[in-house]
Amino acid sequence: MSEVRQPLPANDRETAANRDDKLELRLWLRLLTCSSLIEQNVRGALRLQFDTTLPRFDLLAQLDRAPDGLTMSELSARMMVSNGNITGLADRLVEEGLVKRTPSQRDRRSSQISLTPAGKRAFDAMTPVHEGWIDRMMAGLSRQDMQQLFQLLGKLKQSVHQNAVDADEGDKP
Amino acid sequence: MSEVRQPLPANDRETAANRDDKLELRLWLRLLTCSSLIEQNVRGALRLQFDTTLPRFDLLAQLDRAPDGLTMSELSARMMVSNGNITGLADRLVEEGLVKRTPSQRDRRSSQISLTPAGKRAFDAMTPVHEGWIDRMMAGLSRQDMQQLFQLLGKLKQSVHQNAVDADEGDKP
DNA sequence: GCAATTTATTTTATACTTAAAATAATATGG
DNA sequence: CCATATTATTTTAAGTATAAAATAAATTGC
Repeated sequence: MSEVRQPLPANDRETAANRDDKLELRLWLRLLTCSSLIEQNVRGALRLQFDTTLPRFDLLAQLDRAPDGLTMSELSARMMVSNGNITGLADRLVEEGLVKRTPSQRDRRSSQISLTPAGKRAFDAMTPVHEGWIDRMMAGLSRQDMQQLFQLLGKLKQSVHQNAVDADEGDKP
Repeated sequence: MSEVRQPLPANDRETAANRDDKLELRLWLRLLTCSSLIEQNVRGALRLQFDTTLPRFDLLAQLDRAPDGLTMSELSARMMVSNGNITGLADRLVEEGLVKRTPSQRDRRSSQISLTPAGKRAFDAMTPVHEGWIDRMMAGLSRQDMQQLFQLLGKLKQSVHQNAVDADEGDKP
Protein backbone atom coordinates (compact mmCIF):
# COMPACT_ATOMS: atom_id res chain seq x y z
CA MET A 1 0.00 0.00 0.00
CA SER A 2 2.01 2.95 -1.22
CA GLU A 3 1.31 5.96 0.90
CA VAL A 4 0.73 9.24 -0.80
CA ARG A 5 1.98 12.14 1.24
CA GLN A 6 -0.94 14.43 1.90
CA PRO A 7 -0.42 18.18 2.05
CA LEU A 8 -1.80 18.22 5.64
CA PRO A 9 -4.16 21.01 6.68
CA ALA A 10 -1.32 22.88 8.41
CA ASN A 11 -1.80 22.91 12.14
CA ASP A 12 -0.98 26.54 12.84
CA ARG A 13 -2.63 29.51 14.49
CA GLU A 14 -5.28 29.65 11.83
CA THR A 15 -6.41 26.12 12.45
CA ALA A 16 -8.39 26.99 15.53
CA ALA A 17 -9.23 30.56 14.87
CA ASN A 18 -11.58 30.92 11.98
CA ARG A 19 -15.03 31.37 10.65
CA ASP A 20 -16.41 33.00 13.75
CA ASP A 21 -13.53 35.43 14.16
CA LYS A 22 -13.43 38.87 12.68
CA LEU A 23 -11.58 39.51 9.46
CA GLU A 24 -9.10 41.84 11.15
CA LEU A 25 -8.04 39.18 13.60
CA ARG A 26 -7.81 36.45 11.00
CA LEU A 27 -5.76 38.74 8.82
CA TRP A 28 -3.36 39.44 11.65
CA LEU A 29 -3.01 35.75 12.45
CA ARG A 30 -2.33 34.90 8.83
CA LEU A 31 0.18 37.70 8.54
CA LEU A 32 1.95 36.41 11.63
CA THR A 33 1.87 32.89 10.28
CA CYS A 34 3.49 33.93 7.01
CA SER A 35 6.08 36.00 8.74
CA SER A 36 6.97 33.25 11.21
CA LEU A 37 7.11 30.63 8.49
CA ILE A 38 9.57 32.59 6.39
CA GLU A 39 11.54 33.70 9.40
CA GLN A 40 12.03 30.21 10.71
CA ASN A 41 13.02 28.94 7.34
CA VAL A 42 15.64 31.61 6.92
CA ARG A 43 16.79 31.08 10.48
CA GLY A 44 17.25 27.35 9.97
CA ALA A 45 18.95 27.78 6.62
CA LEU A 46 21.34 30.38 8.01
CA ARG A 47 22.32 28.02 10.77
CA LEU A 48 22.77 25.03 8.49
CA GLN A 49 24.59 26.73 5.66
CA PHE A 50 26.48 29.52 7.38
CA ASP A 51 26.41 28.61 11.07
CA THR A 52 25.01 32.00 11.98
CA THR A 53 21.77 33.50 13.22
CA LEU A 54 19.12 35.76 11.76
CA PRO A 55 19.81 38.73 14.07
CA ARG A 56 23.49 38.62 13.18
CA PHE A 57 22.74 38.41 9.48
CA ASP A 58 20.24 41.21 9.83
CA LEU A 59 22.74 43.46 11.56
CA LEU A 60 25.35 42.79 8.88
CA ALA A 61 22.75 43.53 6.21
CA GLN A 62 21.93 46.89 7.75
CA LEU A 63 25.59 47.82 7.86
CA ASP A 64 26.17 46.66 4.31
CA ARG A 65 23.64 49.20 3.14
CA ALA A 66 25.23 51.99 5.19
CA PRO A 67 28.75 52.57 3.92
CA ASP A 68 29.54 55.04 6.70
CA GLY A 69 28.23 52.76 9.39
CA LEU A 70 25.38 53.30 11.79
CA THR A 71 25.07 54.22 15.43
CA MET A 72 23.60 51.86 17.96
CA SER A 73 20.35 53.83 17.99
CA GLU A 74 20.05 53.76 14.23
CA LEU A 75 20.57 50.03 14.22
CA SER A 76 17.99 49.65 16.94
CA ALA A 77 15.44 51.66 14.96
CA ARG A 78 16.01 49.87 11.68
CA MET A 79 16.02 46.39 13.12
CA MET A 80 13.08 47.28 15.33
CA VAL A 81 14.56 45.76 18.42
CA SER A 82 15.39 47.32 21.75
CA ASN A 83 18.38 49.47 22.34
CA GLY A 84 20.05 47.11 24.75
CA ASN A 85 19.59 44.26 22.37
CA ILE A 86 21.91 45.86 19.87
CA THR A 87 24.62 46.22 22.48
CA GLY A 88 24.89 42.47 22.98
CA LEU A 89 24.55 41.64 19.30
CA ALA A 90 27.24 44.12 18.31
CA ASP A 91 29.50 42.87 21.09
CA ARG A 92 29.31 39.33 19.73
CA LEU A 93 29.94 40.42 16.16
CA VAL A 94 32.89 42.52 17.24
CA GLU A 95 34.27 39.47 19.02
CA GLU A 96 33.84 37.48 15.83
CA GLY A 97 35.72 40.18 13.94
CA LEU A 98 32.88 40.93 11.53
CA VAL A 99 32.10 44.39 12.79
CA LYS A 100 33.99 47.27 14.32
CA ARG A 101 33.18 50.26 16.51
CA THR A 102 34.53 53.69 15.65
CA PRO A 103 34.06 56.29 18.39
CA SER A 104 32.39 59.43 17.16
CA GLN A 105 34.56 62.53 17.17
CA ARG A 106 31.82 64.99 17.84
CA ASP A 107 29.88 63.02 20.44
CA ARG A 108 31.76 60.92 22.92
CA ARG A 109 28.61 59.00 23.86
CA SER A 110 28.14 57.43 20.48
CA SER A 111 30.06 55.39 17.97
CA GLN A 112 29.67 54.28 14.40
CA ILE A 113 29.36 50.53 13.86
CA SER A 114 30.58 49.28 10.50
CA LEU A 115 31.61 46.12 8.69
CA THR A 116 35.20 44.93 8.82
CA PRO A 117 36.63 43.49 5.59
CA ALA A 118 35.97 40.05 7.05
CA GLY A 119 32.41 41.10 7.82
CA LYS A 120 31.92 42.38 4.30
CA ARG A 121 33.30 39.13 2.87
CA ALA A 122 31.06 37.05 5.11
CA PHE A 123 28.00 39.06 4.16
CA ASP A 124 28.78 39.00 0.44
CA ALA A 125 29.02 35.23 0.62
CA MET A 126 25.66 34.93 2.31
CA THR A 127 23.46 37.47 0.60
CA PRO A 128 22.98 35.87 -2.82
CA VAL A 129 22.15 32.55 -1.20
CA HIS A 130 19.78 34.29 1.16
CA GLU A 131 18.09 36.00 -1.75
CA GLY A 132 17.68 32.63 -3.39
CA TRP A 133 15.80 31.29 -0.37
CA ILE A 134 13.42 34.23 -0.43
CA ASP A 135 12.82 33.96 -4.18
CA ARG A 136 12.12 30.30 -3.79
CA MET A 137 9.64 30.72 -0.99
CA MET A 138 7.75 33.27 -3.07
CA ALA A 139 7.85 31.26 -6.24
CA GLY A 140 4.14 30.49 -5.96
CA LEU A 141 3.22 34.15 -6.41
CA SER A 142 2.92 35.84 -9.75
CA ARG A 143 4.61 39.16 -10.42
CA GLN A 144 1.27 40.83 -10.11
CA ASP A 145 0.48 39.07 -6.84
CA MET A 146 3.73 40.34 -5.40
CA GLN A 147 3.14 43.88 -6.52
CA GLN A 148 -0.36 43.87 -5.14
CA LEU A 149 0.76 42.34 -1.89
CA PHE A 150 3.56 44.87 -1.61
CA GLN A 151 1.15 47.70 -2.14
CA LEU A 152 -1.42 46.40 0.34
CA LEU A 153 1.23 45.84 2.98
CA GLY A 154 2.32 49.41 2.43
CA LYS A 155 -1.19 50.51 3.20
CA LEU A 156 -1.27 48.33 6.28
CA LYS A 157 2.04 49.67 7.47
CA GLN A 158 0.77 53.20 7.19
CA SER A 159 -2.43 52.30 8.98
CA VAL A 160 -0.54 50.76 11.88
CA HIS A 161 1.72 53.76 12.13
CA GLN A 162 -1.24 56.09 12.26
CA ASN A 163 -3.44 54.14 14.61
CA ALA A 164 -1.05 52.36 16.93
CA VAL A 165 -1.14 52.86 20.67
CA ASP A 166 2.50 53.89 20.65
CA ALA A 167 3.59 55.04 24.10
CA ASP A 168 2.83 58.79 23.97
CA GLU A 169 -0.88 58.58 23.57
CA GLY A 170 -2.39 61.70 25.08
CA ASP A 171 -0.01 64.26 23.67
CA LYS A 172 -2.33 66.92 22.36
CA PRO A 173 -3.46 69.84 24.55
CA MET B 1 7.44 79.21 15.79
CA SER B 2 4.93 76.42 16.24
CA GLU B 3 6.40 73.12 15.17
CA VAL B 4 4.33 70.84 13.03
CA ARG B 5 5.01 67.21 13.73
CA GLN B 6 6.11 65.63 10.51
CA PRO B 7 5.12 62.07 9.68
CA LEU B 8 8.81 61.10 9.46
CA PRO B 9 9.97 58.81 6.66
CA ALA B 10 9.96 55.79 9.04
CA ASN B 11 13.46 54.62 9.63
CA ASP B 12 12.94 50.88 9.35
CA ARG B 13 14.34 47.99 7.34
CA GLU B 14 12.90 49.40 4.16
CA THR B 15 14.68 52.69 4.52
CA ALA B 16 17.97 51.34 3.32
CA ALA B 17 16.87 48.48 1.17
CA ASN B 18 15.00 49.61 -1.86
CA ARG B 19 15.00 50.48 -5.48
CA ASP B 20 17.90 48.28 -6.41
CA ASP B 21 16.65 45.24 -4.54
CA LYS B 22 14.47 42.56 -5.98
CA LEU B 23 10.75 42.62 -5.43
CA GLU B 24 10.82 39.35 -3.51
CA LEU B 25 13.26 40.73 -0.98
CA ARG B 26 11.46 44.03 -0.61
CA LEU B 27 8.21 42.18 -0.13
CA TRP B 28 9.73 40.04 2.60
CA LEU B 29 11.17 43.09 4.36
CA ARG B 30 7.86 44.89 4.24
CA LEU B 31 6.03 41.84 5.51
CA LEU B 32 8.46 41.58 8.39
CA THR B 33 8.09 45.29 9.10
CA CYS B 34 4.30 45.03 9.30
CA SER B 35 4.45 41.95 11.43
CA SER B 36 6.98 43.46 13.84
CA LEU B 37 5.07 46.71 14.07
CA ILE B 38 1.83 45.04 15.04
CA GLU B 39 3.56 42.57 17.30
CA GLN B 40 5.38 45.21 19.26
CA ASN B 41 2.27 47.26 19.63
CA VAL B 42 0.32 44.34 20.97
CA ARG B 43 3.21 43.39 23.22
CA GLY B 44 3.45 46.86 24.70
CA ALA B 45 -0.30 47.18 25.14
CA LEU B 46 -0.54 43.78 26.83
CA ARG B 47 2.14 44.79 29.27
CA LEU B 48 0.61 48.19 30.01
CA GLN B 49 -3.00 47.13 30.29
CA PHE B 50 -2.78 43.59 31.57
CA ASP B 51 0.74 43.20 32.85
CA THR B 52 1.28 40.12 30.73
CA THR B 53 3.25 39.09 27.67
CA LEU B 54 2.43 38.12 24.11
CA PRO B 55 3.56 34.48 24.41
CA ARG B 56 1.41 34.02 27.49
CA PHE B 57 -1.59 35.61 25.83
CA ASP B 58 -0.99 33.51 22.74
CA LEU B 59 -0.89 30.30 24.74
CA LEU B 60 -4.11 31.20 26.54
CA ALA B 61 -5.72 32.03 23.20
CA GLN B 62 -4.80 28.65 21.79
CA LEU B 63 -6.28 26.91 24.80
CA ASP B 64 -9.42 29.02 24.69
CA ARG B 65 -10.14 27.69 21.24
CA ALA B 66 -9.53 24.11 22.31
CA PRO B 67 -12.12 23.17 24.93
CA ASP B 68 -10.50 19.80 25.59
CA GLY B 69 -7.06 21.30 25.94
CA LEU B 70 -3.97 20.66 23.88
CA THR B 71 -0.81 18.67 24.33
CA MET B 72 2.58 20.28 24.53
CA SER B 73 3.33 19.24 20.96
CA GLU B 74 0.09 20.64 19.65
CA LEU B 75 0.79 23.94 21.37
CA SER B 76 4.28 23.95 19.94
CA ALA B 77 2.97 23.39 16.41
CA ARG B 78 0.23 26.00 16.61
CA MET B 79 2.35 28.66 18.19
CA MET B 80 5.23 27.79 15.88
CA VAL B 81 7.81 27.78 18.60
CA SER B 82 10.10 25.03 19.76
CA ASN B 83 9.00 22.19 21.90
CA GLY B 84 11.14 23.11 24.85
CA ASN B 85 9.86 26.64 24.75
CA ILE B 86 6.34 25.51 25.58
CA THR B 87 7.59 23.66 28.63
CA GLY B 88 8.82 26.85 30.26
CA LEU B 89 5.85 28.93 29.20
CA ALA B 90 3.36 26.38 30.47
CA ASP B 91 5.31 26.07 33.73
CA ARG B 92 5.00 29.78 34.36
CA LEU B 93 1.30 29.85 33.52
CA VAL B 94 0.67 26.89 35.80
CA GLU B 95 2.47 28.75 38.56
CA GLU B 96 0.25 31.75 37.92
CA GLY B 97 -2.77 29.49 38.16
CA LEU B 98 -4.07 30.27 34.68
CA VAL B 99 -3.47 26.87 33.19
CA LYS B 100 -3.48 23.27 34.36
CA ARG B 101 -1.92 20.00 33.25
CA THR B 102 -4.04 16.87 33.07
CA PRO B 103 -2.05 13.66 32.57
CA SER B 104 -3.29 11.66 29.61
CA GLN B 105 -4.93 8.33 30.48
CA ARG B 106 -3.91 6.54 27.34
CA ASP B 107 -0.34 7.82 27.03
CA ARG B 108 1.65 8.42 30.15
CA ARG B 109 4.15 10.55 28.26
CA SER B 110 1.76 13.28 27.44
CA SER B 111 -0.71 15.56 29.14
CA GLN B 112 -3.49 17.89 28.14
CA ILE B 113 -2.96 21.55 28.97
CA SER B 114 -6.11 23.53 29.54
CA LEU B 115 -7.38 26.78 31.01
CA THR B 116 -8.31 26.97 34.66
CA PRO B 117 -11.41 29.03 35.53
CA ALA B 118 -9.04 31.84 36.49
CA GLY B 119 -7.27 31.46 33.15
CA LYS B 120 -10.57 31.58 31.29
CA ARG B 121 -11.59 34.67 33.20
CA ALA B 122 -8.26 36.36 32.51
CA PHE B 123 -8.46 35.57 28.83
CA ASP B 124 -12.07 36.67 28.50
CA ALA B 125 -11.13 40.00 30.01
CA MET B 126 -8.30 40.49 27.58
CA THR B 127 -9.61 39.25 24.28
CA PRO B 128 -12.15 41.97 23.41
CA VAL B 129 -9.62 44.66 24.23
CA HIS B 130 -7.02 42.84 22.18
CA GLU B 131 -9.42 42.63 19.27
CA GLY B 132 -9.95 46.36 19.56
CA TRP B 133 -6.24 47.02 19.18
CA ILE B 134 -6.10 44.91 16.04
CA ASP B 135 -9.18 46.53 14.55
CA ARG B 136 -7.74 49.93 15.24
CA MET B 137 -4.41 49.19 13.64
CA MET B 138 -6.17 47.99 10.52
CA ALA B 139 -8.61 50.85 10.39
CA GLY B 140 -6.81 52.30 7.37
CA LEU B 141 -7.74 49.33 5.20
CA SER B 142 -11.04 48.96 3.44
CA ARG B 143 -13.04 45.74 3.68
CA GLN B 144 -11.90 44.89 0.20
CA ASP B 145 -8.25 45.60 1.00
CA MET B 146 -8.44 43.22 3.91
CA GLN B 147 -10.08 40.48 1.90
CA GLN B 148 -7.54 40.85 -0.88
CA LEU B 149 -4.66 40.91 1.56
CA PHE B 150 -6.02 37.86 3.33
CA GLN B 151 -6.27 36.01 0.06
CA LEU B 152 -2.80 36.97 -1.12
CA LEU B 153 -1.27 36.00 2.19
CA GLY B 154 -3.00 32.64 1.84
CA LYS B 155 -1.27 32.20 -1.47
CA LEU B 156 2.05 33.21 0.06
CA LYS B 157 1.60 30.81 2.93
CA GLN B 158 0.98 27.98 0.53
CA SER B 159 3.98 28.95 -1.54
CA VAL B 160 6.26 28.96 1.47
CA HIS B 161 4.96 25.59 2.59
CA GLN B 162 5.62 24.12 -0.81
CA ASN B 163 8.99 25.64 -1.49
CA ALA B 164 10.61 25.92 1.91
CA VAL B 165 13.90 24.26 2.68
CA ASP B 166 12.32 22.52 5.63
CA ALA B 167 14.72 19.98 7.09
CA ASP B 168 13.99 16.83 5.03
CA GLU B 169 15.08 18.12 1.69
CA GLY B 170 16.14 15.16 -0.47
CA ASP B 171 13.28 12.85 0.27
CA LYS B 172 12.32 11.56 -3.15
CA PRO B 173 14.00 8.45 -4.67
C1' DG C 1 7.82 -11.28 23.28
C1' DC C 2 11.25 -8.02 22.54
C1' DA C 3 14.86 -5.24 20.15
C1' DA C 4 14.69 -1.22 17.45
C1' DT C 5 12.37 2.79 16.28
C1' DT C 6 9.39 6.50 16.93
C1' DT C 7 7.05 9.86 19.65
C1' DA C 8 6.26 13.18 23.68
C1' DT C 9 8.29 15.77 26.71
C1' DT C 10 11.96 17.79 29.61
C1' DT C 11 16.53 19.39 30.38
C1' DT C 12 20.57 21.91 29.20
C1' DA C 13 23.33 25.44 27.34
C1' DT C 14 23.40 29.40 24.89
C1' DA C 15 21.56 33.19 22.48
C1' DC C 16 18.18 36.71 21.96
C1' DT C 17 14.87 40.10 23.71
C1' DT C 18 12.72 43.29 26.48
C1' DA C 19 11.85 46.99 29.97
C1' DA C 20 13.76 49.60 33.27
C1' DA C 21 17.50 51.56 35.71
C1' DA C 22 22.02 53.38 35.51
C1' DT C 23 25.71 56.01 33.43
C1' DA C 24 27.57 59.45 30.95
C1' DA C 25 27.79 63.13 27.64
C1' DT C 26 25.53 66.85 25.24
C1' DA C 27 22.21 70.64 24.74
C1' DT C 28 19.37 74.38 26.63
C1' DG C 29 17.45 78.29 29.23
C1' DG C 30 17.90 81.52 32.18
C1' DC D 1 28.01 79.78 33.94
C1' DC D 2 25.16 76.19 35.59
C1' DA D 3 21.00 73.60 36.79
C1' DT D 4 17.94 70.99 34.08
C1' DA D 5 16.63 68.32 30.48
C1' DT D 6 17.61 65.41 26.71
C1' DT D 7 20.10 61.92 24.24
C1' DA D 8 23.18 57.70 23.52
C1' DT D 9 24.49 53.80 25.30
C1' DT D 10 25.21 50.04 28.72
C1' DT D 11 23.79 47.25 32.44
C1' DT D 12 20.57 44.38 34.79
C1' DA D 13 17.06 41.01 35.62
C1' DA D 14 13.69 38.31 33.87
C1' DG D 15 11.56 36.13 30.21
C1' DT D 16 11.51 34.01 25.58
C1' DA D 17 13.72 31.17 22.06
C1' DT D 18 16.46 27.65 19.91
C1' DA D 19 18.96 23.23 19.08
C1' DA D 20 20.54 19.27 20.86
C1' DA D 21 20.78 15.76 24.26
C1' DA D 22 18.41 13.11 27.64
C1' DT D 23 14.33 10.50 29.40
C1' DA D 24 10.76 7.89 29.08
C1' DA D 25 6.82 5.74 27.09
C1' DA D 26 4.54 3.81 23.07
C1' DT D 27 4.75 1.30 18.56
C1' DT D 28 6.58 -1.73 15.15
C1' DG D 29 8.71 -5.65 12.89
C1' DC D 30 9.92 -9.69 13.23
